[in-house]
Amino acid sequence: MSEVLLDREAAQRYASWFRALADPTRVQIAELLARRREPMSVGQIVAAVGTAQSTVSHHLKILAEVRFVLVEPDGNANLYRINENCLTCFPTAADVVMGRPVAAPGEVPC
Amino acid sequence: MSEVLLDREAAQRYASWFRALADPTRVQIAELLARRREPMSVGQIVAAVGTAQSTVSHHLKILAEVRFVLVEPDGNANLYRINENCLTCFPTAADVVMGRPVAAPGEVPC
DNA sequence: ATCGTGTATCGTCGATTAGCGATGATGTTG
DNA sequence: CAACATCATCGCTAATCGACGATACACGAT
Repeated sequence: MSEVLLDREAAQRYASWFRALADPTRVQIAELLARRREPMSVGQIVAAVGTAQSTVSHHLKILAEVRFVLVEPDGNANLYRINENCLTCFPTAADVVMGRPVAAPGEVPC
Repeated sequence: MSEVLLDREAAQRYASWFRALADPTRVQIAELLARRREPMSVGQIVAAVGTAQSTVSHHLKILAEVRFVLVEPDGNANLYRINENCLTCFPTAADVVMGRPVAAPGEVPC
């Protein structure tokens, strides 16, 4: 019984989410995609954040690996958009780490 | 004038918070301290997480640098406790990055 | 087929990180 | 005083990271 600690598996999942946002450029990209809910091309994001194209592509890959953003090929340009599930499920993770009891214990929507 | 992007300063502050929780051991420590709202000694935390004492001390330093946890010397043992401000202010950061409009624009409690 | 555009990937650099044992600093207790 | 307990700090290693330019790939248009 006495589970004094968050189980390692959940801790690792949450840590991977936080690590995906552990860089200011990725925070800007995520916030940009989250506010503008429509898909954006890499070129648009590059123009917005002002770092090199290869670097932005790298950051988008990291954000996509944890499924914060979703990729959708559109002809030549690839489009990235925020994963709507994360809009609620990521702040919930922050709540859990801060000791807030999670409302529905059955879920893992992401 | 159309600020399409979260300003770099805020992005860096949020990224530093997320980076502090970008490790599963630190997630466990933070969640442990957040649930048990009372101060804990390093030895107690070491016993709970099961990694080396020097490693736990290192993680606590990282958590203290962003003021997620507060230090309080108590005789021989040093006591660590969660920063109560972060209980609300960190989930709020997660909301902001996920595009939620921040309620009170006057802020920065941490 | 050839060009041009838009992205992803590669290779590399310097910097940072998690982890550990060993050592050092500081305060408590006999 | 001397022994002890508690914790921080010091190397050290292996791994990861952010950033960039250069290159490769995929596709629409000519």
